[in-house]
Amino acid sequence: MKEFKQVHCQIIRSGFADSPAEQQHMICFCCSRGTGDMRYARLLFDEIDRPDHFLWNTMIRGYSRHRSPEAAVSLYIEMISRGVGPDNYTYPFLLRTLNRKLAIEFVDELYAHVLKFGFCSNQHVQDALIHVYSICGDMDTARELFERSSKRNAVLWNSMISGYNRSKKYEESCNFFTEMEKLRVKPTLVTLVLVISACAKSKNLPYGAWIHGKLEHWGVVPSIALQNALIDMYGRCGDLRTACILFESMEDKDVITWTAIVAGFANLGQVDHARELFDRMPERDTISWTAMIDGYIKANRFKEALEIFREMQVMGVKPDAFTMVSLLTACADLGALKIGEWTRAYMERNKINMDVTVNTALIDMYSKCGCVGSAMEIFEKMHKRDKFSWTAMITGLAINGDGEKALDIFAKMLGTSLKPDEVTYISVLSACTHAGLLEEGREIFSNMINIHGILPNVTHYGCFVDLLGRVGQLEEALETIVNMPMKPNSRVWGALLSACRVHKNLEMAELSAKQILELEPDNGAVYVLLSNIYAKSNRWEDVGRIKDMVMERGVKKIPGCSQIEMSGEVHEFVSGDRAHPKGDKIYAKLEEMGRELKLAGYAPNTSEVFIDISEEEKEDTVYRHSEKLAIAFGLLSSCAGATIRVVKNLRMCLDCHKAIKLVSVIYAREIVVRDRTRFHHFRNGGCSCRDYW
DNA sequence: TTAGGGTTAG
Repeated sequence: MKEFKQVHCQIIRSGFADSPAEQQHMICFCCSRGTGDMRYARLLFDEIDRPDHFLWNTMIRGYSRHRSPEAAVSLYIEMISRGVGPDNYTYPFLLRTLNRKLAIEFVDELYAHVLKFGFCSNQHVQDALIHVYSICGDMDTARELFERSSKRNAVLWNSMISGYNRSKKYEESCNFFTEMEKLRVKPTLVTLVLVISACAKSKNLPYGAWIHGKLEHWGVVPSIALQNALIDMYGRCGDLRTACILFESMEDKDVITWTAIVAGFANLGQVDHARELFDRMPERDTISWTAMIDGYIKANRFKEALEIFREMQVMGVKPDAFTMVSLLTACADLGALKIGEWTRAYMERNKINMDVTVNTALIDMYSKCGCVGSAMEIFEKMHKRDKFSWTAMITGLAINGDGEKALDIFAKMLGTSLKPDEVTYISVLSACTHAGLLEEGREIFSNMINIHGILPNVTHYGCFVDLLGRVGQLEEALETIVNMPMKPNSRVWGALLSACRVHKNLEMAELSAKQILELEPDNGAVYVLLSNIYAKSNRWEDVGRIKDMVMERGVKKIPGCSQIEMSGEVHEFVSGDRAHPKGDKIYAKLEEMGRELKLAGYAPNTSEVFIDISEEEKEDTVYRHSEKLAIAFGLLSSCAGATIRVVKNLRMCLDCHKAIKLVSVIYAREIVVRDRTRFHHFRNGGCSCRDYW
């Protein structure tokens, strides 16, 4: 522009400024992508008395190129109101610049203009209209336009297939391609990329492979984009062998090629292999890094996900909304509140677009860090919510023990046009469970079937059994399991078993435990429970038999593991752990805790220890449980009064639950422990779970 | 001196 302005001066001084040819050239330059300046273009444009079609069109396209769709629309309105009729070129430029919001607002009106000015038989105009209707998600109208079009070339077919892909109707995309084949319309490279992508998304390996096999027959020389789409398709469909053969055979690979193969391995859980390829990449962009972060998250390796994000920042690669969602997911699973909040601040600082998905990820993160109030704040501030946002909010309230509020939110959701799905119902039923709302739960279970036509799956039955069990309706819970239309899984029996433990029904507990062990002979925790049941009724022979079974089957209990975030770093403890650099100080704190607890009248509860050791050793074992270590570390490393947040991989044991209630009084701290299924908010000697978990 | 369709991530 700097050079251009000098030339502009020369033109004025030489007296050519009024020449239409010069004016056109100058406006064209200002309207060009990247180097141009639309404000300058507009100044030049306003100098002209009666701009012709060409200039109006050029200006509209200029705004489009400079991502100012609103300005393009208002210029078009000005053009019409000044009595200049549009031409062939006007609508393709104008329609292609519309974003979803503007498209929904203006598309019908603009279609009417097209009809009124008589351009509906122009192929470019038809194609642009199909494009706009597909952005709006209105594929029916797009299809009508397509059917009505006189001559359908490959590009028009491509626009339809692209529209169906955009609406996630991948089967329709494939049907369209089949139809195209039948009518002998020659597919272009773009057609093939679109259809292969549809096969990838819908995991339609047979059709995708069939197309791949026909390429030679059609005389197609695959472009890089097509090869990339094929690698992606094979990767997503789980055929990594073919994906690798294609990958190795490519001479020219771009960053997408590499990302596709990395994502292929990452999505199938082979994250280490993905990492090897990732490290070999000659060039990486935001998407490649995000794919790698996602791989670690899918493999439940959250710490590494955060580590690679740090590396990404060190390398100066800018994260986007997708990266942030992945990161927030990792924080949610880790219970890493500080990093989660940092992520939120980062998005605000860097003006990363906070759309529905990002906000939903924030709700999930706050809820899973035990800050359901902050989750609620985000939820209430959202301008737009989808069913995922509602479901996330309901789940958040449920796991944090606020069942009544969760049902409130659910009632509000029913007042919108959004329909709850089966996942929403799992959240709602579990909200009833956590709050012990039996009658509400019954009603919801029946409404789900009768009003919303959702057939309950095994998880819904699990929630319902859990609900009945919690309020002590053990007979009905058992009846429900027996009458379920599908085979109960171990979690359904597990819900009954927990209820039996709390309501002390030894007989039914034995029955459920045996059922679980048939389904999951490796479930160490159940052997412990079963043995305790026998011990309580003095059936020592059975106790011995269980111990033999454990030895024989080589069952190992999953080690308990607790995490706590401190100064933006996640610290991990397993029971009896001494590996932490501050190990000595932590154990000193633990001893101090032990002394204080004894003074407060605490006696260890070792009923859940299942090893053949002396009582004293058992006490020593529960004393070193991972959550106690994490809390000792938390007390040691945070300032007085700060909330301590711990995430545990298993259910909390009775002893830890009892001890932590007392610790919350002794140290005047709020302690939040997330166990495998729910939250325990310990304060002033009590727990939000009301001792049922 | 103005026109169309495309690959990777939640």
